[in-house]
Amino acid sequence: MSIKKPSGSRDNESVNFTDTTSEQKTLRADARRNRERVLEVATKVFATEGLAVPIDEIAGRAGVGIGTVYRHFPTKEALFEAVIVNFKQHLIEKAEEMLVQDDSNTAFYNFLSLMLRESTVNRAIIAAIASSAVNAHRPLTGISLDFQNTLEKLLKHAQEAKSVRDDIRVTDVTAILFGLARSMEQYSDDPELPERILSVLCDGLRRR
Amino acid sequence: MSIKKPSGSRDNESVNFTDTTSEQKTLRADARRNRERVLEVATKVFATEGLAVPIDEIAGRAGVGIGTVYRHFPTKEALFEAVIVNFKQHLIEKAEEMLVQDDSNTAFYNFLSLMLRESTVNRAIIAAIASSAVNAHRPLTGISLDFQNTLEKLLKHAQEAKSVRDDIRVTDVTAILFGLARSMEQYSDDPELPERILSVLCDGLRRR
DNA sequence: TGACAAACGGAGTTTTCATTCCGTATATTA
DNA sequence: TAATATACGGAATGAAAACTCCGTTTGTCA
Repeated sequence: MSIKKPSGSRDNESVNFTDTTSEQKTLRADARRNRERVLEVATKVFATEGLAVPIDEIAGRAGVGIGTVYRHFPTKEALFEAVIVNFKQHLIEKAEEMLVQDDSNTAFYNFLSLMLRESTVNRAIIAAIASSAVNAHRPLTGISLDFQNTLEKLLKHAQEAKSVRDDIRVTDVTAILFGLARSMEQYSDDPELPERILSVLCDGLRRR
Repeated sequence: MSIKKPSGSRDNESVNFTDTTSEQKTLRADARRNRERVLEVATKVFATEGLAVPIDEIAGRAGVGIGTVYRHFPTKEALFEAVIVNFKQHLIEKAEEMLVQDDSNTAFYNFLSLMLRESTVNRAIIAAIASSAVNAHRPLTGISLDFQNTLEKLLKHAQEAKSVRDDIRVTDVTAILFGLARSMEQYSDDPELPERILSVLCDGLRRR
């Protein structure tokens, strides 16, 4: 995975987003249609094949020219960012739902379970979590911050309900999720494996 | 990370080794010296900067020409493989030591701890574990198999000593290790994080 | 120490992509 | 429906890296 940069700087497979929430002026009808279609295709392709897919192919599958992709998303990274922002939005909504519907004891664990299950079929989720990595040097903003806040809310509730040991921080959760999600994708042969790993994780997080 | 392949096949960032245990005929003195030096430099470079480092640079740092690197290691992947084989050898030795010195209750956990600690400073270890991924389609051979067997021995002992729940399989351990190692590397800012994660993991693995 | 096989170095080749550019096509709107 | 700003397509560009080739150098051994 990892986007190939044409100039300099060896790539360290981390992605830094600016979380630009740009206001969109009125697009011509065909333009809007194409933009949407590209985003849709990119979402599917990144999810199933990872980041290494060339832009040419995304353009092809979306039935548009390369130029069109680039007009809407100035770089490959920008396209990817757009996909991730969408996805995080989705996760945040799910989490909020769980916060309301489930009790504090289970909301957190249900969310972990959701994330890990999704990660077996969606490679983009991993990048999504990764981009929420707290970098110490570059504080989170925009949707990444929202995502972290939501996760924090879930965690706090669970800790108040005494169902998660309280030395755990959001960063720990993010780190663990990121790592495990990443490995699920490797070992997708054994269908029970995610279950077992999830149960190990949950047991470990519970207070002793 | 992931090696850029010149021809076809989109890269999926998984590495498949053949674990060739080649018998070495007598090399000329300078050749042996160079080979060793390249391997040494590659080990250090891969560990600290990951796989994305160009061969040119490894050659440069080793004080040899590119051609020399390629004469000893026909592809970049072969060079990487050689590094990993060395490293696995090292891990196996450590594990065997622990099997003898420590009691069954702690040997396994000590080994996990070792792996995770190493992974914070050695990015190659992650690839090492990854290459031990059971692929169902391609059974393990050579050193990867040895490594898995050793891990299995540690796990069995721990399970017999009732200190690890017994539905856990080696594959689970590999998956978890791989994942967590991967995440350590991302979040290397918080020095306590590895400790907490390790403790979550250990608690989770213990029988309920 | 001279012959020569074994190694060496590194310029050049090849491949893969991201990204740019510009001539052509088409929504929009008056 | 004509004028025109917007978009479109995709060939061309450029850069990064892996890998090859061959003229030059050097260890080895008689």
